[in-house]
Amino acid sequence: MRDESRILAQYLRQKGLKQTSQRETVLRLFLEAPKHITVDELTARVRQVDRKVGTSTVYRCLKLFTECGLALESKFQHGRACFEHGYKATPHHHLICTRCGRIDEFENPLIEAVADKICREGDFRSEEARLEIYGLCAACQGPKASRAEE
Amino acid sequence: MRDESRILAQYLRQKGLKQTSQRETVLRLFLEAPKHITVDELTARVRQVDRKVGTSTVYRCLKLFTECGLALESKFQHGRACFEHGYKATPHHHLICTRCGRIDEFENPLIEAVADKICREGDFRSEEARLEIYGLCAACQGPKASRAEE
DNA sequence: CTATATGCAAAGTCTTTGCAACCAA
DNA sequence: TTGGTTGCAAAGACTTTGCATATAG
Repeated sequence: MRDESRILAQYLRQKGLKQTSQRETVLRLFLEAPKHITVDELTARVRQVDRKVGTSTVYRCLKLFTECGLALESKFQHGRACFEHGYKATPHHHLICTRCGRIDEFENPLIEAVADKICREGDFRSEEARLEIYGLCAACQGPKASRAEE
Repeated sequence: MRDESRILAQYLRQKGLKQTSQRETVLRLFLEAPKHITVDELTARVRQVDRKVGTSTVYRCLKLFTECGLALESKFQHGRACFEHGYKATPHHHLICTRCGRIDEFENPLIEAVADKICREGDFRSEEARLEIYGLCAACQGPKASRAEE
C-alpha cells in the first residue's frame, strides 16, 4: 500500500471518519493523474472508473486530501482551483502556459531569499511566497505550435 | 483634466465608443480608491455617487480600463478579481495579508532576473512573472491585532 | 444500529450576457 | 437618427450545502 493511502487511512481514523470506496478511487486517480489537475478533470477520470460518483464527492475528497497534506490547492490567474500532490512536496514555483494550460514546476532558493528580505523590510510575516510565470511552454512556441493542441 | 481621463477619451474615440457619465464616474472613483480594489468595493463607491449604476456597468468599465492600460487585473488565491491602477505602473509584486486583505506592492529586479534564468533553462517564453507573498501585514501581527478590524 | 458518506439538486458566489429602453454624437 | 450604452434580470461557470438514502464500523 502506498504511503498516501496509509496517510489518508490514518487521518480518517483519527477524525472518526470512514474509509469508502469513493475515497480510495478518488485518491488513486488523483495520484495517477498529472501532478496538477482541476476538479472537473479529476471528476472525469474518476467517472471512467465509477460512473456514478458525484462532483461534490470529488470536491469533498480534495478538501480532505488538502487537510491531511496529500494535496495542495492553487488558484492561478484563470481562476479555477488546481490541485497538486502534496505528499513530500518541497517549496516550488510554477510555469503556466497561457496557451495549452500546461503547468510545470521549478525550485529556486533565491526566490525565498528575496521574499524573506522583502518581509523583513516591510514588517510582513510571510506564510507563503508564490512565484508564477505565465507564458508559452516550449511546445506552444514557434509556428508549428499553432495547431498542436487544436 | 488628468492624464487618465484623456487616455480613456482617446481610446473611446479611437474605437467609436461613447463617453458617458457612468464611465467618467467609475474612472474617477477607481482612481480615488485604494490602489487595489475588488469589483464590489468599487461598485459600492460608485453607488454612493450615482445610486442606480449597475454591477455590469462597473464590470464593463473595468474591462475597458484594462484594455486601454488604465487598469490591471489580478486574481489572488481568494479567487475574486482585483483591479489596480495601470497607468505608469512599473513591474511590481504583491504582499497580501490573509487576515485583513490588505495588498501592498514592492519592486525587486532580482525576481525578474530569476524568472529570466528559469525561462531560459526551461525553454519557456515568459509573458509575466508574478510573485505573491501571503501572510500577515504589520497591523495584523501581534496580540493587539486580534480585534483591530473586527 | 448509528453516525458518517454519498449523490442529487438547490443554493451561493462571482462574472458575463441578452435585451428593451436610453442617450451621446 | 442611429448605433453604442445602460440597468435589469437571466444565464454561466465554479463551488458549496441540504437532505434523503446508503453504508462503514
